[in-house]
Amino acid sequence: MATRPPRTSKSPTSPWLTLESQLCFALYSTSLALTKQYKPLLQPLGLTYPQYLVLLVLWEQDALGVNELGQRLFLDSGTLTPLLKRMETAGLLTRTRALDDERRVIVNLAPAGKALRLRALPVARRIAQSTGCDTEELMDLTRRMQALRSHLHEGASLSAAAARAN
Amino acid sequence: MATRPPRTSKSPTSPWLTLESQLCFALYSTSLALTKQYKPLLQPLGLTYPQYLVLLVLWEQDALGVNELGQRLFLDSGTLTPLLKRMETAGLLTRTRALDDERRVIVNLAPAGKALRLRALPVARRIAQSTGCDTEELMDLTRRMQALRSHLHEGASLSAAAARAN
DNA sequence: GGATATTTAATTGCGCGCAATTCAATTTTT
DNA sequence: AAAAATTGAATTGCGCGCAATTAAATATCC
Repeated sequence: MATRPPRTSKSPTSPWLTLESQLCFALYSTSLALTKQYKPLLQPLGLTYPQYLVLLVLWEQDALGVNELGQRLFLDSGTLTPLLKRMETAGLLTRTRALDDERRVIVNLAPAGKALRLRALPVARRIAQSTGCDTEELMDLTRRMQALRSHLHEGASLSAAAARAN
Repeated sequence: MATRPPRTSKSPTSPWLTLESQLCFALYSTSLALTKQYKPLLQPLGLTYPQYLVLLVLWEQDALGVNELGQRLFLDSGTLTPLLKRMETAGLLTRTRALDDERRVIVNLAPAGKALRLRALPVARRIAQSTGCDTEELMDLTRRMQALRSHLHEGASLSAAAARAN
């Protein structure tokens, strides 16, 4: 059998195992940088970025269950429950058990939560400006990120289904 | 050229304040989804994703200070110090004060940390496969994320310099 | 050379993310 | 209808991220 050419380069740093060449790190660090841009804009509203996301969902559709909220945000109850409790304490929303199914907790916007929408409206635009991208670039990147996310979730649910069939 | 929708929509949900239309959420949720893909691959190595990132840096260049590590990863000592302590406890690296400047802490790979590199080599490739993107798409997305990140950091350092001149 | 300023890492406190478990309510099975 | 399985939220525990503060070492200024 012939000697195989070494797949792993003999240089101490294989080019495919560098930090900067990896999409995941680029995504990770850029996502953190972008979230950091929100902080000074959301701080006056008393919001964190994930709390702002919850409001974005509720402004689109109120009276959602924790699970429906989680499906839209790709977060689970372990993250959402304490977060929603903080927002309830802040008077932004209410959490009430559903009458017909007492397992479900329905999240409703409180008046303060509805009122925040007006003050939050400029935030998205200002963030878009701070990216320095034009609208087309923003929409293109967004679409491609969504496609990548869908593909990853697909694969995850497939392997979960495979693990279920044992 | 299509007519543009009115800039100030009176509809209850302005199209530009929806969750799914925002780049930041697409980035945020996709980054979390991608990091989650690493977990089953890194778990056998006893690593979390940020710890894997630290090793990626050290495999490229050993004996870095905490600040240099932080500059490459865009993380600060508040995140890195406890993380590095855990990795030191796990025997992956050592933390020693620099002789010439006792403020600096030098991080060196321990033998176990160097040895992990071989087992970690396949991880990046398997992640790249799970994205379902071809190499060209991966490189393109990576470059554009890096460009966006640079732009955001630029703006941040500018406003920091402005705040400094008061 | 001594006071002041700067740099560097560590610490503290808080809010996520998420795996794993628990518990109650509901649905399905038998 | 009783038992078993499933569902939905809450809880626990741990590891980040990061702002703010602290403390020590070094550099700078006079």
